[in-house]
Amino acid sequence: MCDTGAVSASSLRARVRSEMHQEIKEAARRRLATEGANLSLRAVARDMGLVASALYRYFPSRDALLTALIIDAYDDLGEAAAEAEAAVARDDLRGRWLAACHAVRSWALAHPAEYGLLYGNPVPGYAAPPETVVPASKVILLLAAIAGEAPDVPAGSPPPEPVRADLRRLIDDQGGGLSEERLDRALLAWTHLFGQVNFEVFHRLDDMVQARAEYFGHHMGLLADLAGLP
Amino acid sequence: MCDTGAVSASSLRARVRSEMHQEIKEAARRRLATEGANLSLRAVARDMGLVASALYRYFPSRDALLTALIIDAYDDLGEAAAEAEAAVARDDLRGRWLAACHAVRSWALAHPAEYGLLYGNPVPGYAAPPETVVPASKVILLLAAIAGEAPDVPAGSPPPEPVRADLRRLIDDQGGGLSEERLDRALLAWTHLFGQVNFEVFHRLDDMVQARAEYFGHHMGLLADLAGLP
DNA sequence: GCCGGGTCAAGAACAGTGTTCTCGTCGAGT
DNA sequence: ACTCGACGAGAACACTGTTCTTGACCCGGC
Repeated sequence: MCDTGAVSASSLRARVRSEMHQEIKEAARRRLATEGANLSLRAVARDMGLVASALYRYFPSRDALLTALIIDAYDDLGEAAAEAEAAVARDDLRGRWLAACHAVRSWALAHPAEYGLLYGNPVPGYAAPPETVVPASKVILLLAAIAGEAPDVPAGSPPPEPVRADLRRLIDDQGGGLSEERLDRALLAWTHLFGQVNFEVFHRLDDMVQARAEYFGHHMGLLADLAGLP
Repeated sequence: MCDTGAVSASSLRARVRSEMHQEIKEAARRRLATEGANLSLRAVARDMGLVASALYRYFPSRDALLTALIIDAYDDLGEAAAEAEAAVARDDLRGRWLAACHAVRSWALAHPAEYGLLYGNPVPGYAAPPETVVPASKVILLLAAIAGEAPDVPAGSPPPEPVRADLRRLIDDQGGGLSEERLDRALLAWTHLFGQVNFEVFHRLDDMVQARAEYFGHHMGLLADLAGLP
């Protein structure tokens, strides 16, 4: 066993350590799925046959574990949306738009607790660390990209000047030649998308709307209209 | 009973008890404002110079106190929206609409923790009791009432049939002669309103949009267009 | 061979939490 | 005057996140 040498030993350590990270996160996700949104470190440790303090070898605090879960969830959600959108013919703008929206909704309904971590109440003592901002922006960037391909400039009142300044700054930051009106409508749709998914995941529509998938699709279609998608 | 003696005595008891209820809720609101969303019963008791178990004379559990706070907050929010809307000339439909929306936003920004109780992550072991549903529906009813006065039927694609069935049921429940299209757009706007306020209160727009009031007003105006308001 | 350094997990401890139960105390009604 | 009910305090229980100490283990270097 010693033939592969010291490098493999240290990398083996690292691999075991990274697997432990993964296993802790998976146990935490299972807890999150069964219990509510309040994650108990001790319960996670119990599920793994460990004692709570042992987890501190791998995550410096409960917040760090939450942060890791949040980043994973953002990545997962963004990937689900991107994959669904990529499966639609490029010239079918409305189809790509609706596919992305429905993918976000489906992921949220399948992972309500993780979704709550992302878009619910911010956890009390917890400030979102800067490394979450990039994975968090995947969905809006996807929507903006689709809106950017819209053939017509969106109808309806254009954004007022102070908002245009913000839009210009955002467009410059992404280095893209998006028009302000199109980004404006992409932001509108993005806000609405998560507003509606919030209501549905948090059971605010339960005894109000039965045909929730159709309701969702209909409204996302109206927002596609507003974004100028054909 | 006999005379004013017993009545006044028992009503004095009841009054003191109800004042105690109010004081506990106010102390809890103060805690909620300074600390995050996790309300500590013991801390509330400490602030009042009491011991935690004494609060159980007035609220059977922490959830019951939260429920009382939630109902108060729904009432407060609904009242703020209704008052702002009532201050606008009746024939200025768009003005009434925007006034209600801005009132919701202002209330939420002024009471972020209480807003989080209403529209954030549902508290883990906590199921919204049925007595919250009436105060919770005040804002959507207000928006629907304004949309119901719209002169034109809203433009754009009408809701598909399964959704129409839900809309019809909702309209019948409220006993009002609202058209399905108008309620559809009111629901759209309601969802968007709270989606946008969520994003703003939960700091999702912090380093994205500077002109947040204008951004909000612009988008609520677009939704007024969609609802057919002149 | 053995020995030191590093990694790991356990366990105890501390300060908190919600909740329940018991035990005095005090005030009002009969 | 006595009784009964409401009230608040305090202890206790089962939890929580976090820190620190202690002991076991493995692995490279002497």
